Amino acid sequence: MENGEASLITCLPFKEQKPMQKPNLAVKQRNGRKQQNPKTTKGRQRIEIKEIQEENRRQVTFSKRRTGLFKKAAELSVLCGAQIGIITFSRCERIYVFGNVNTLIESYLRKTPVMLRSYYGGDVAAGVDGDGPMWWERAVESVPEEEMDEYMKGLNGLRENLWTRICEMGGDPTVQMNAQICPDLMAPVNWKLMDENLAVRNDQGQAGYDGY
Amino acid sequence: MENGEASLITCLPFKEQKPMQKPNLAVKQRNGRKQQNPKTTKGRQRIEIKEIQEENRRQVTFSKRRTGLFKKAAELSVLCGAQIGIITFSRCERIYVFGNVNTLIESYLRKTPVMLRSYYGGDVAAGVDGDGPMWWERAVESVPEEEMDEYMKGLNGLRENLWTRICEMGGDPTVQMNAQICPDLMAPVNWKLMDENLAVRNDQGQAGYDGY
DNA sequence: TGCTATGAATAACA
DNA sequence: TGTTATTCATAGCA
Repeated sequence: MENGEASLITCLPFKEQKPMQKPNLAVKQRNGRKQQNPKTTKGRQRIEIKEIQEENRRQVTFSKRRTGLFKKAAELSVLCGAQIGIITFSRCERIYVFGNVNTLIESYLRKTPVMLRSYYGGDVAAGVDGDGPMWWERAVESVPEEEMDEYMKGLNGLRENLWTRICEMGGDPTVQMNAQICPDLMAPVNWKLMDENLAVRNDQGQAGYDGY
Repeated sequence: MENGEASLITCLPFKEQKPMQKPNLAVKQRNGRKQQNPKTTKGRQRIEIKEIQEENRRQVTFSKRRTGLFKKAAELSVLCGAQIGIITFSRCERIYVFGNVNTLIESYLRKTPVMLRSYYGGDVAAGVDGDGPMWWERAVESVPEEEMDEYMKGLNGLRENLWTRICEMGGDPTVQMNAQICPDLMAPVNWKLMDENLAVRNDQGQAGYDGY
């Protein structure tokens, strides 16, 4: 697509979009309505980085900052030609995903057969090596009886490889990166909430996303 | 841990850490070395959001912005009690992961057996429902012959469920969120690069992360 | 990598 | 949600 640039400009809330950060009118006191207290708000205030207790304020912050985070990710992706995926579980509500998470994960899975070929190198793999379905996408019923054992082992290893691979690849750099920047700055994992979250979503099916 | 707050302050480059944004000395011309041109730099300049061509500048930007992105993610995580995971493939170099990606993915996998229990509800699952290994973590060899078929079907569905689930859950909200904020603002997926990336990492094993 | 000046993100309000 | 006044992030240099 050659006109990518043009459409990009028309769609984004970026630079060219808004002519300029709106000039600060408050200081100029355009109308003489009220002489004292020229400041209409306190403006952005410094906040402490700890869990926000007020439900409402937390939701607003989550919404705004999540938007900001995704925007940053998008910019980074474009500026540096990087692939970025973000998964976000809001506290008890929704799951927000940004970018190529599915793609990235699928990437691991697409790569996996190479790893597993030693376990399951039957004629199935031989027949397909292009964009066709991977051997593990094959219906169970179509696997010949004599290959069953190997097939199953491969499938078993597949699951295991998935996130093991992520650890290995991102591996050390990751943890260290994370640690360097913000050692304790991660909310503790709450399996219970996350699981309930999954369960709820599962019941609702696709569901619409109504604000927040 | 009750002293979390304290240790947090000592570890982080945040507010309390640095007393204040260093006061702007340039304007004051502390030393009379050079009267004209009080500005020592041009300061931050607005840039267009498109791929940076100069290799070096791109790498610097990637490093700085990735740091910023992770920091933002960490803050969001703490402020709002959210679980956040980020996967980043730099162009041809490393893979950077932030936060609970492994955790999040494992969450999907841990949830999956519930979905699959209809396929494979043998006595294996009955024996373990706590923190023990899930049925699909069981060694292939230990599965009784008569349960093999069900076991394998379950395992097959497991793989399929993994990213299908991610799509469904994050699903529509995701794509729309992404689209609303920055429709075209994602670098196109480059399978080739990513695959090579995986391959290289695989060869290197864990490897140290030397700068960038 | 560290610094400075400026562009952006966003806390508080409406 | 939209606006404003600040704090925060970071482009350009050294």
